Amino acid sequence: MRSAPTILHLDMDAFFAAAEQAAKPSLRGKPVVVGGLGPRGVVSTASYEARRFGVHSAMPMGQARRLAPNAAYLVPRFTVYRAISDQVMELLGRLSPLVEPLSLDEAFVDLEAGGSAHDTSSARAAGERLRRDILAVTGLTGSVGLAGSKMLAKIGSERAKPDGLVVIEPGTERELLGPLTVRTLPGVGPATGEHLRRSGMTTVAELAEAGEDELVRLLGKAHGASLYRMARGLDDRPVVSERDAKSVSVEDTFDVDLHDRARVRSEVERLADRCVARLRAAGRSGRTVVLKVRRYDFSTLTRSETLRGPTDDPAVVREAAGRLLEAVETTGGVRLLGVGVTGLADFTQEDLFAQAAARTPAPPPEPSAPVDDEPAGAGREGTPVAGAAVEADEAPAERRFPAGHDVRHAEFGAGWVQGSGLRRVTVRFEEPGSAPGRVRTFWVDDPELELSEPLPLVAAAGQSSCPASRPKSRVESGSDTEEGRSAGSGAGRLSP
DNA sequence: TCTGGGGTCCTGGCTCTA
DNA sequence: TCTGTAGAGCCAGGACCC
Repeated sequence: MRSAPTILHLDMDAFFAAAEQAAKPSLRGKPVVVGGLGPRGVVSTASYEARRFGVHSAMPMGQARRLAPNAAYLVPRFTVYRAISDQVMELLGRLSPLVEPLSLDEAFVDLEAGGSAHDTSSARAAGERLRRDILAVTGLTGSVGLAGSKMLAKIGSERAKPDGLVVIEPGTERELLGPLTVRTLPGVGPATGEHLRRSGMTTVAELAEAGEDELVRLLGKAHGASLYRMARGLDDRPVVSERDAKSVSVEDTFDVDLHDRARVRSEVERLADRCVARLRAAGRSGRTVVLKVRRYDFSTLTRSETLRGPTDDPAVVREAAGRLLEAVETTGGVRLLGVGVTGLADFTQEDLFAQAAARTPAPPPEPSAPVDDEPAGAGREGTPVAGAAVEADEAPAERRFPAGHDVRHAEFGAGWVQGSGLRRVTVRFEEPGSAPGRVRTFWVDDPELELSEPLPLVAAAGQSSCPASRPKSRVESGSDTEEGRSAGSGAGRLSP
């Protein structure tokens, strides 16, 4: 616990939704919901305007649509958010070498380690300067909490939202925390919160009064002891700038439950390939393969298998995941499948054998060769990898225009997909620096229309423009009131 | 139309080994 | 030889976070 509030927590305000509003002038000041738009999608982020209707993160999308039927519904564009996040992290890096990103939109910074603050006033000045810089560089707002510990800095940024800064002076933490609900503390989710409530504890002060022994009895050694410390305002976790990933996984929820065992098997193989692709992209290998299955009734089980050594071979992971699937009952239907790898390393079993071979002038026959790790047939004998097979089997073709994605039209310039369906796509022609634009509808196979790279939210100095913002006499007027509706009902010119 | 995706950490049971 | 015990590693599940 520090004697000065030199730990900073930054949390961007409604990040994904705010980025979309910045990119799409017609959405500013309007309810925007970003998330999965499929039948089983959930809300990733809701703009503050959408939150007024009761929409919030993790809410099923269907429920959100009932609460806010006129909101704009968009799919996440992670490449855009990552680019903005990189800009923000770069600004944080100027404050200190000790920056701990928690996600794309959140990070801790140790201001003292960077020499950018040593007391309350210098910390506050650094925080305010950071907020101004973020706004100037990204066009977005972030909220800042400053305190002597990570927990309190995070509570500070929550209290500062939206677009604010809160300093929690060291020495005031017990008084501040006491009346807050136990759910305020990190590590207390719905289950622990309910557990504590049943034991008569709903506030942080009641946790502190209960004592460590009681909390350990209720919650176990690690959780109980750490919660007791947090309840007393004690948190000495350091800001850690580099953290190695411990696992890599991919999972898919299917729009409709899978019943066909062969299809389940092929999906597992496809996921294994995707998982290994990510593993390799990170330059890592893994030793334990994990299969995750969520069944029709939402019951979830995991099965894992530890190999003799780490691997990044797709065939090995595919085979292991397949073996794990054999032991899982899937009648009734499968809602979600996932494949992951843990026990990460920077080398593979194959590397070790290669090294051993290099050290030995005349290598003997390999008695310890990983026979199990080289399954016959996988990826050989002309058998395509599962992912490729699946892609090849997919229906060819109709071009996809996901809601919210950027497009460019040869005549009308830059815009974004407002909706699509019935082989039509509705586009609003506007971009970050322009005034709200007009809507046009095209056939999905219109050769003049194509998906394009996202535009920067804040134009670089001297950079201008927007084809879409130029008046176009030939453009017919479109509806300005149809955010997020499908193109099927969209107004505007239908070409050709 | 209930309930995504990618993670981390902890706990408890089981098995193996010394 | 048998039994008890402790620790390590593996495995599965739960909870939590963003």
